Amino acid sequence: MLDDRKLAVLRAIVEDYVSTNEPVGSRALVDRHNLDVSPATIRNDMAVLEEQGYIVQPHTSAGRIPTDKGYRLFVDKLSAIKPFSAAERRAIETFLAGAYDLDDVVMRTVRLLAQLTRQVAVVQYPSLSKSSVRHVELVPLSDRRLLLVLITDTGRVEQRVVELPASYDEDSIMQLRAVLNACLDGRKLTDVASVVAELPDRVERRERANAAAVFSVILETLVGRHEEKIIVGGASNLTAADFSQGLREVLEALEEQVVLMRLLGESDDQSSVTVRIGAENDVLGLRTASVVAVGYGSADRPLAKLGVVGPTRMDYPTAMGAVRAVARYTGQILAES
Amino acid sequence: MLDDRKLAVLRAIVEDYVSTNEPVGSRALVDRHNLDVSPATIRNDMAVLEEQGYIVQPHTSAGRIPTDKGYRLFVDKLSAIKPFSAAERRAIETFLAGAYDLDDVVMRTVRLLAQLTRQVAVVQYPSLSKSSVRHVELVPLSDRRLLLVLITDTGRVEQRVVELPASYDEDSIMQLRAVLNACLDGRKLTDVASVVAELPDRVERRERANAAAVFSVILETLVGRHEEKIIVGGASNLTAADFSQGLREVLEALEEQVVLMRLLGESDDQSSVTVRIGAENDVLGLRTASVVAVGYGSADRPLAKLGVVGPTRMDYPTAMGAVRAVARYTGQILAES
DNA sequence: ACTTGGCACTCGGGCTAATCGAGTGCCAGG
DNA sequence: CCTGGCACTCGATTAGCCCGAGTGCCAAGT
Repeated sequence: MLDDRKLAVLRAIVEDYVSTNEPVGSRALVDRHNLDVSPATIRNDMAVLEEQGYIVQPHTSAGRIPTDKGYRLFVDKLSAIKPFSAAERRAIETFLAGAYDLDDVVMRTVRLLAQLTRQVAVVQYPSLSKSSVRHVELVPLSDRRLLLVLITDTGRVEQRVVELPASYDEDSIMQLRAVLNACLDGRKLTDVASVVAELPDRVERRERANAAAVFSVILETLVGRHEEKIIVGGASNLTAADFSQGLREVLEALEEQVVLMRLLGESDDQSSVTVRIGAENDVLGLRTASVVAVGYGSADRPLAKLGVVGPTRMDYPTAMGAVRAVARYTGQILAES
Repeated sequence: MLDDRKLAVLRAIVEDYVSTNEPVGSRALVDRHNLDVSPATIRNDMAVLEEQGYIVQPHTSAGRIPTDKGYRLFVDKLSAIKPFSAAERRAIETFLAGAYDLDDVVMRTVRLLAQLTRQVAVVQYPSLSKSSVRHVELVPLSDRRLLLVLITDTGRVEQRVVELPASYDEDSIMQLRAVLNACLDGRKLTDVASVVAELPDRVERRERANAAAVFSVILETLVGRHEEKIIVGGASNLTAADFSQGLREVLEALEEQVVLMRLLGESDDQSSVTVRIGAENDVLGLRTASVVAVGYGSADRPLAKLGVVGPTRMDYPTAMGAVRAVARYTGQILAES
């Protein structure tokens, strides 16, 4: 259906359009790439590509620009992830290695990714659902209030205030803390729900009301919007990529946690870079945006996702390379802690 | 120097320009405000105002727009903070009351402020330097690593990884934890440095190396960029306020923690709303932006600052009202925990 | 001394017309 | 199937023009 030259033409169109941001015509193509055929031939090819929906012309008598479908074909078949040079990789590594806690790792990651790709970077904290409990701490706040602190093996520290139905004494708190740590330490957070369900038996009767309050807060922490935490960086890069639809919509979308979750995608395929182009991310207001995402974490231990968001007119090979490289090192750093 | 009418004219110019975003001429002024004089008179007044530097005309034969100096006079003498209605205040209160931990309070605050003012909202977490220690926790991570968790009475939970020079055993950690909590609990974080300095004496000799590592991490946590934490929201509102200079610069500035700190201002005046107009915040790239900020926390217990950033062409009375109201309720909520 | 109406002047924004040129589609010939 | 030639389209640019909002100034009025 599409012979080699037509594919080469499509690839050339994508590459030129990405780098120039202008519709590309048949002459420019033969000039800049060494296709040794005449412009007229290219025009015929382009007519076919257009008919098949890979490219369009914004208006009669202008060059062609790729459609979402065209980018899709380009990403799937016509390009390879651009690997990073050893020097670049070393730079990434040392930049990330300086971090000294999880927040810092995530912040550095997002900054780095934004800078490398000149796009908006999005990094998800390690999912609670993929972590295990390292420690549970109960800190007295006031008469009927405790601060529950949940520390995971990925370094996340979640805090919640627990309102108790009754006042408590030091001893009962210590006991409860001991029980919690004994039973939860090392458990996957996905298992915590079932474990917690059995806990009331192990608590003295007169303390059960308070304990129940603590348990329910633990359970709440594992679901809802607290479960995932995402940060965004490099928003200023959006101004360079003049979006056809309002910049406003894009900025708004990027401020919504739930939208970001959807963008990073729920796919379980952690290892390979996924690309969503234009309307493929069914988020209103991101119709002209693409997302390049990948899971990070060690191979046997996926943690969460990270990626970049930019205009569909994006340098996919480079973006994919950057995302993959950063994910690799971030995963590595976190595995070490 | 400036009689009452001239001041009234300046006020009218600011108000009209803020609401219409168009240079305002003498005719429009007499029409929309009931100054019962002729346009010609107004023109004379405007000539004086311009000579004094309160207004300018973008080009000959256009209306006038206020200068930074004009806005300054407006804010200082010609306007009053717009109070919020009881209904609005109630809405603010209930919106914030739903929060269940510090992160949540801060997030809701920033959202609320952005929505109320339709500007970019900036909220600083309670300063560590104004908090006291509630609890210190040491969680074993690996052979030579501890997670130090520092919980303050304002609800902030700071975590840092401590690399130990030597391996440790359970007991020594428990002991160290006990010492730390005994000595630091309830102490102001500003006092912690001096307290920590005396701690080594209270630790068994053979544990001092490890203890010293922990101490130094504690001290590090109190300074540097970790001391303050700021979040930003409502960036999409920037698109509506077309900045004369690039939007890009503004977005970039808002991504820099240090810049944000400067914007909120180091002034100690916690109680009253401060306004910085245009070049007054000496941040390159925010020359056409204004900042409205105020401290929050209970009267006897200032915690940190919050505010909004917008174009100099901003509705100051309303913004100041919103900032003050939100600060009041946020401070209230936090005082309750 | 201030206010006012009148008046000439300026100049940016918006409209139209004309031109330019990049790029196309098509066709006939190799 | 490729290629050169050619007529055609249409967006972008430029130039010219007018309009009108707004000004500054001045002379007359209160």
